Amino acid sequence: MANLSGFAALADPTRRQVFERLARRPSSVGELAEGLPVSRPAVSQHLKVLKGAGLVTEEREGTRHVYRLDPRGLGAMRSYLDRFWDRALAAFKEAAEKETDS
Amino acid sequence: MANLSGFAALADPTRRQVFERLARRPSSVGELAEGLPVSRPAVSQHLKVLKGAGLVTEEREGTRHVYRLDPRGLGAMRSYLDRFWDRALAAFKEAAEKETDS
DNA sequence: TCGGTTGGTAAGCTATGACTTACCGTAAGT
DNA sequence: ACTTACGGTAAGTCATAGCTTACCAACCGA
Repeated sequence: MANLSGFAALADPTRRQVFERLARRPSSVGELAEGLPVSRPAVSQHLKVLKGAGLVTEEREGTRHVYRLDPRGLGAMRSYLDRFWDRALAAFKEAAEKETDS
Repeated sequence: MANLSGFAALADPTRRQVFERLARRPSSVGELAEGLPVSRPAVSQHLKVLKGAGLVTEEREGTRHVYRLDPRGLGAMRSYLDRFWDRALAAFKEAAEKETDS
């Protein structure tokens, strides 16, 4: 089974903001920290978690560290949820039919 | 934007176990608690969170409370991730091309 | 080589989250 | 009515997560 820490990674609102900003454009740590209500070290720590979840990659340009989205973690999460999608629809229909019985 | 607390809901491992067991078959609180390494109240609290995230529905049969998967929360999470899927692939290709430049 | 820019890490604080036991409410069977 | 089964809630404990400031390392331009 793939790495599911992506759920924990996207659970935090500010970390989700970091993720969504990187979806707009690849950015450095400082650029991200400017537009966010937290300090630069906090952003750095969030990026570490996102990277560990495979949601983000790091590329070093001199001293600048540029982060961008990584499809790997995203794909793992998507396929995890897809495994339950059919089940959920089936459960919904069963419940709906049981409802109309009464 | 839809309810994104699903990420927080699935972030916890034992709560994810509850969710996955409900994918197999709709179950009552006690049934769930039997197969899990935590107490029944803990399961009850997890179900409250899952329900709040729209991942699970509750149906009362007398004193038994039967829980089953709810497609609503699952769908919200899927479409959220899908919004970033194309972006992630594009970012990956850009990075790969920049790699071959050097 | 030295000053400035960039960013990761350490240490510490605080809030929150997951868990426990104890308790209470409600429905069903006798 | 009494009892038993089922499950949600309260209160308290402990670990962890997110944040801050302070510090250090690495790379770059003059």
